[in-house]
Amino acid sequence: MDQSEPSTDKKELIFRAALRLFNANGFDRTPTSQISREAGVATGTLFHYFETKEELINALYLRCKDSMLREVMAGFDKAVPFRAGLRRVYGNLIAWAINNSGEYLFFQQFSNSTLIGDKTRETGREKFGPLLDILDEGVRQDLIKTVQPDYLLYLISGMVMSTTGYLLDHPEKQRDEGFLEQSFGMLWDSIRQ
Amino acid sequence: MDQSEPSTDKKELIFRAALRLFNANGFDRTPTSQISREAGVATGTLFHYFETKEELINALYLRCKDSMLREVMAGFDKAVPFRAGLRRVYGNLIAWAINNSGEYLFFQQFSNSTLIGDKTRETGREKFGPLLDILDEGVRQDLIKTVQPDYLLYLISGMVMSTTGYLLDHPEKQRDEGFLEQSFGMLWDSIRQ
DNA sequence: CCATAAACCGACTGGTCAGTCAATACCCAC
DNA sequence: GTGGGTATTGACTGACCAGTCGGTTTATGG
Repeated sequence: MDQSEPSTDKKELIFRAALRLFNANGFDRTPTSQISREAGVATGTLFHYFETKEELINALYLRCKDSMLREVMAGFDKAVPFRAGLRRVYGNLIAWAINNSGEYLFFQQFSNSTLIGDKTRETGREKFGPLLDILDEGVRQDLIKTVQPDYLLYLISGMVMSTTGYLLDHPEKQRDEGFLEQSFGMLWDSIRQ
Repeated sequence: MDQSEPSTDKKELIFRAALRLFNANGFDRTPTSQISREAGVATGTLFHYFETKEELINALYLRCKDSMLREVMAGFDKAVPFRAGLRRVYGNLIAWAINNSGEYLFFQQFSNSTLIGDKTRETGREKFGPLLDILDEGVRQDLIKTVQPDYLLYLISGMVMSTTGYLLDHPEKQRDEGFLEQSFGMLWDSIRQ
């Protein structure tokens, strides 16, 4: 119950080990035996907390999703001008991905994996709900191009992922505010009216 | 040797079965036994042509890469104005992905897989060489923003992938020239000076 | 101090799969 | 036709791994 002492919480240890190993070797090349060894627990303990390996993966996904959601909309204010609001969300998203690169990479791997079920995929869409609302508002205010909002979402996701990928490959740019501003400028130019 | 009768070419049959099954179930959830059964050959035959499963995957990757390369630069002419040239390559890329969605999806899965080696990843980069040259030229002519060309490449790849993903999810848009033009317009707006 | 339940352990099992191999079919040159 | 190489077969093996289970420790409350 107490979140302030997670280092002895075995479930937490399992999550961390799994995240590290999944990113290093992929789901199928990471035996549960290795996860439990790395977490310092017995195999049985892992299966005490998670019924199957797949359930562990899905639980980890939800955990990552929550971690992201918590940050993405932070400090967003509807009253603020549209472009500035979008800029805020953009910065939040990229900051989260860089500060939680493990979670981010796992996210990517999971999304592209064939073991993701329709239900989980759908839930994944929901997380973009708030962002879709923002875009709708932009279209209504005639600030951005009249395009299907869900295509906009595809496009923006792609641009954010590209930028994140670039920043993870070029860490020296991560603290470069000018670069972030320029990259957002490019995103803005592509969608603005 | 004769490519006109590939239906009896077992290697070809194996490639096709593997592509289909990898896309449906992923690499690790596709046993070689299933590939060979689907291809109508014995397990031994598969291993006669490919030393290991991993070699099969890599060979398939190279095959897809070649298929793409063959089309992407088709009809490209340095003499043509910059924007038009880029538009051509853009259209080629998306057309290839749509007409070869199996290859395209495999490509994605392979790129995000942890089993891709550094050597193969490097070779993958090379394939964008010609595109990098085009972008360099655009920067030199002051037609597009002064950004690191390799960031441009990340960004454009992301936008192309987004658009392709959208088109695969919304087939009714695939023959919509207006949509293609608009999506290129957005790409162009994001990079133009 | 005891009782009870939950957490935890790790040897073990049943099944799966990449890759082998010995045997057979096919092909072509001489 | 005969010798030698290549293609093809599929039963088989050895390794590996998800998940089980019987038993032990720890935490809690009476």
